[in-house]
Amino acid sequence: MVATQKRATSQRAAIQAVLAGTDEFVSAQDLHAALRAEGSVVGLATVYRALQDMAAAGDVDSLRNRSGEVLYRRCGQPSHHHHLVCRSCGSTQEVAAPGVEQWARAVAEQYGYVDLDHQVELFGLCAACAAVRD
Amino acid sequence: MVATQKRATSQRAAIQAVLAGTDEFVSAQDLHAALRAEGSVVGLATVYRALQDMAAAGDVDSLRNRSGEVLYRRCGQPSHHHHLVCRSCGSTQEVAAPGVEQWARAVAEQYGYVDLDHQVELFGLCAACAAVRD
DNA sequence: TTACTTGCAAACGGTTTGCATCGAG
DNA sequence: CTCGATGCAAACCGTTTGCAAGTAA
Repeated sequence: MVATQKRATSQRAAIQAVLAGTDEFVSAQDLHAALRAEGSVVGLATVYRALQDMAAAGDVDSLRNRSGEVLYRRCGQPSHHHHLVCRSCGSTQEVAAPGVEQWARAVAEQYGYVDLDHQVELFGLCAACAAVRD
Repeated sequence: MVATQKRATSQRAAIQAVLAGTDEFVSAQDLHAALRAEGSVVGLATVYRALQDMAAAGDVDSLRNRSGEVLYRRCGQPSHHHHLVCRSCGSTQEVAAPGVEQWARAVAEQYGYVDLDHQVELFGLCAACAAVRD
């Protein structure tokens, strides 16, 4: 089971199903399109609301890509990790960032900052995409 | 001199002046407001265009904050560094991230990614803002 | 039955763009 | 004189929200 969730509805289930079926980050729009493509008709607003709830509940990871869209991905482990995202095809690798949390905490303390949050994501071209590029 | 620049216009100069006068990240909107406040009347679109050109030319750093706005800051040194940004007042501290570049390179290599780029920013509440908050 | 969810469409906020005009070179 | 830069307003795009109707519990 994946943490708290508001109420069990079919659309919520459909959304979770799509997320469960992929390892990549997807935007709310993509998810919505995927749902319609497979026949589930769910409102865009509902997708956004569900995704937000899930992110708040910690069921999914979210990050903002270069163009400002928010991407969601099912969150495998409760352990915090970061990502290596392919700029071109969007595939991702979860990567461990040893010491980052610690470093962040230390830096924050040094400057008197509290309620810390950090954003550590790596972007690049995966081997496959790099090969394609001329 | 600060890299290539298209054409010397008064509004471009005013924008550069504002950026030169602060160490913080500012949004295009903030910059526009600041300009109007000091009497320089420059169109919002012009601010956006200038900022984009400058970012493309490498004259300014840019990053996207949690709410999706793009923030710009004059790019002091060619040396790469990261930031600790106050979620509330926007003030920033440059922080050193020892080993991050190295770690990023190692991770990328491990997964066969090339043309790497990374995004490492810390967000929190600065001491002043934390004190104000009830 | 009650209160949370949904769907729709309208509202939003930041950013971009079309077009006529302005002005640096 | 020319072509890039500007200003305005409209267009965009992803996301959020108000509200009436639907539905899980």
